[in-house]
Amino acid sequence: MAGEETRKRILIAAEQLFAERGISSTSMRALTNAAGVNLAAAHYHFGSKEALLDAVIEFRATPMNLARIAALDAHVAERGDEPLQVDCIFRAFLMPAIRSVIESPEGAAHLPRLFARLEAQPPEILEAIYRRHIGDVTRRFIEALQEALPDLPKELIAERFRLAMGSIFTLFSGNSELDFIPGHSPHVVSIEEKLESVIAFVSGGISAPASARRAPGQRVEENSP
Amino acid sequence: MAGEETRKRILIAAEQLFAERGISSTSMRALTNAAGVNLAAAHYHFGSKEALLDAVIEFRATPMNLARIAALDAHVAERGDEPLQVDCIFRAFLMPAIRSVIESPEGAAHLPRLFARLEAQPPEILEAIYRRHIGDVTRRFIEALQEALPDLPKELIAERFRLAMGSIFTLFSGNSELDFIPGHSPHVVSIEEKLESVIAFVSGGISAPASARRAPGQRVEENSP
DNA sequence: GTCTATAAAAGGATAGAC
DNA sequence: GTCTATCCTTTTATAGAC
Repeated sequence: MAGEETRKRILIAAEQLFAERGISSTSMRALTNAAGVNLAAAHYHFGSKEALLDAVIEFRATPMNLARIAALDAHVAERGDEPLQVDCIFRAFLMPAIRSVIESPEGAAHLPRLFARLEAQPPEILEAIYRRHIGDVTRRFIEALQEALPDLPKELIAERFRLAMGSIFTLFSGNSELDFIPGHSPHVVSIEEKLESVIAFVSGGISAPASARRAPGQRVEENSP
Repeated sequence: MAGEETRKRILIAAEQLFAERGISSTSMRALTNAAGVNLAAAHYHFGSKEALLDAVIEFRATPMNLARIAALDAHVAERGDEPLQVDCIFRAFLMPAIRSVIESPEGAAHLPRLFARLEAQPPEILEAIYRRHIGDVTRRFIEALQEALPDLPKELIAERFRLAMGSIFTLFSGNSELDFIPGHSPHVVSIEEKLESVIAFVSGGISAPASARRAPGQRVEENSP
């Protein structure tokens, strides 16, 4: 019965270290030391490092998925017969992730960065985790975006949603403030400002005309339907 | 003198394996075996795995940088006094990378994916590589985008360029065709179509209004649970 | 410059006592 | 359920013969 406590401490330490230092460069030893538990206990509870990763994702993704769907439902209900709004859909998708950082209940602060780290995993592992833990929610959000942007091909929306995830992951990868461009030291902003910044970007991107090629003379300005 | 040949074979094998399987999960052994050279030779020529990575980037980035600047200069010259066009700036940035895939001179086909893999490196290494090999070129492209979008704050353009890089990396990470969303099997498209698709997305994103929050009247509720 | 051989360390995983 | 001790594999890196 004390095993439940051990299990949870392993999950939380794993989440933090996977997020901060990357998954493959975090050893089971480092992780169990940080958790203050024995190395063998981790294998007893989870079986393998890969299974532990999956358990960490499940541990956090389940409540986040519920919050995301609730936020999307709230927007749908609020709009009634009016068309859905792209930026609100993205906000519904991102706020639950951000809120975990802001409120940080028992250390969920590393969740967005953990998802960013997942992208570096081998495709089989990445696909399995996505399919198990975020596939259904992602599909619902893509459908909402397709409804909000009826003039664009549905397939295009789905593709662009993946590109939007790329921007979002970059923002939370911990590398987005890198100071490598001569003359452009990045200014640090709050997480809420980051959120609105990336929402503006991905909303503009997903709403863009179907091709970037434009007739000569046309301005590169408007992009909302 | 034969050392030069060995050196080059190591560079090319490293580029391919780093790109395909990731950097930290590619061992020096796997890499030297693929190159058909001795493990010790790699350490003789490069000193360490980290230094080898830097050499691989330099090997490819140098000609790509020249091509990128040339393409940007060509667009600037072509426009004369007319304002620069966002999509053309991104095309100048991306075409040289894509062309390496299409033409594949001596196996440069893995370059875009290699850059995507770099994102998973620890921040210090990533920052050092970016600063050394792509900082100056990136700065020039950001300045061109700032010129093309005079109504947006310069700082915002620089931030959004980083988000655009996130989308681009995702497209080339090898994970962008993952089939994890129920009912949305991604259709495979040519590299040129991918290019135009991502150009449309990032052009729309970087040109978006400064905030996603809309003017009063189109009021937007925050989704509190 | 290139090889063999090996050091030295770190990794995931397990057996078996308690 | 938890611990110690250990196995086995893989890793980066180097010493030294050729």
